[in-house]
Amino acid sequence: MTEAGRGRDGAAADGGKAPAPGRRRDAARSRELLVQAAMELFADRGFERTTTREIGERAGVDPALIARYFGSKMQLYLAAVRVEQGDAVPADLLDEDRLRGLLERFDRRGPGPSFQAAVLPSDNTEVQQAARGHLDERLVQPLCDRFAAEQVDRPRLRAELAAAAFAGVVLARSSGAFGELAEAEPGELLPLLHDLLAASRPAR
Amino acid sequence: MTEAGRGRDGAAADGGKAPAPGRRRDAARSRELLVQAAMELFADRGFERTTTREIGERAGVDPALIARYFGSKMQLYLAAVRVEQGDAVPADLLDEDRLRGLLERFDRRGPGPSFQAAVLPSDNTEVQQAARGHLDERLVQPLCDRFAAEQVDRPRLRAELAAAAFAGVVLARSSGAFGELAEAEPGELLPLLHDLLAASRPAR
DNA sequence: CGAGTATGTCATCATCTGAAGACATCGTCT
DNA sequence: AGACGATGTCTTCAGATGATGACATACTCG
Repeated sequence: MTEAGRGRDGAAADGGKAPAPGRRRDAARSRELLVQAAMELFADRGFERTTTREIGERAGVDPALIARYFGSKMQLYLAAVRVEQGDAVPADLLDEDRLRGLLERFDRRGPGPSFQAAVLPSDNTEVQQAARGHLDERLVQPLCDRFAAEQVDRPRLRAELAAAAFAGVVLARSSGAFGELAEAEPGELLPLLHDLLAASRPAR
Repeated sequence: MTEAGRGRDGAAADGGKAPAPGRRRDAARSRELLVQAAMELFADRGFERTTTREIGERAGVDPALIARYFGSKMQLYLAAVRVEQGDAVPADLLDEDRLRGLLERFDRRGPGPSFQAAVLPSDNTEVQQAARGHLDERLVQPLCDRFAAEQVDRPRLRAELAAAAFAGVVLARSSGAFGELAEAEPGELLPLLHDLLAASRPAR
């Protein structure tokens, strides 16, 4: 069981209604742990192959609380995507520094669940809608705007192409399907990937 | 591919005479139908979300025959990948004509199951091994050889990168996650994709 | 024709999974 | 202190799924 120091007095100390961080019973904390575990597992194994029991185990929280706090596994997924969306800065795939940031972050935390949704067919419209929205807002749209500003033809198509290619690379890297790709340091990969994505814009 | 003489099926394999096409009972035909249906469904919905009952329904064959003829759902998957592998020509991602062929083919039949395996983590080593082997043999290795012959640095990494990007684009296209990408004609997409993949080789 | 086997059909099992509910424990407020 | 709601734990349910085996039917061969 998750055991994070007792400190029942800490709870009493704070004047506000907000529960103290060390509380033994803290719904907000449980929700957070669940979302975090869900984000990792969904990204790592996909939606279907992740069970609520696994999520609960990793989070150190009883799986029944998923139903209580989120309603269902799917709504937990949506919550995870929203969190992933929340702490993400809009990325510019063509900017090498931004790209480096993305790569390093994925090395640490893995790509979010939405990347899989971009690439996998899903009959679950809600799930796919949320993930698509996230990707579109974060990756495609900025790129599309940039292309449009540069008066490149077919900006949207080019942006989607680059995003899809990027998703493929990132996912393949974390899936371990390709040996060298998975093991390459971000430093070695970065220039190659940058050149690749830069080619989504016509050569000047 | 359809039948590779099995031990116990002496009657069907005898005399080298293939069963008549109109036969009401034809194990080879049933196997073929199952593999075909499985290939489509696995590619379309992934391994986990495809049920043996669905496969049987689409094939017009009783799902119990999956167990009889292949042993298990997973071995059916392996059989499907082998068939996909069998009728595939090694593709050259940098050659525009070959690329066109691939795109058109995927438009008709969808990418095979192995593309998903490239991008999805799987705890099922057997399944993933088979799919990875297929991709490697068909996409990565030829490209790698080509790069090596051209004395490009890091040929393997570059080849894997290009293959991953290609997988991402093809999967995203068939998943429908990106609107314009999914709807674009192969003709419009081809030059853009070709330029993109060509950038896996350093500019000359 | 008739036996024997290959093939197909059906019912069923064991397991897993998401979800729901009963009950227990904790924290707060009066 | 005591009541009441919030939070957590455990059990259980209903449905789905992969797999299995018994039985039925068709084909081949003597």
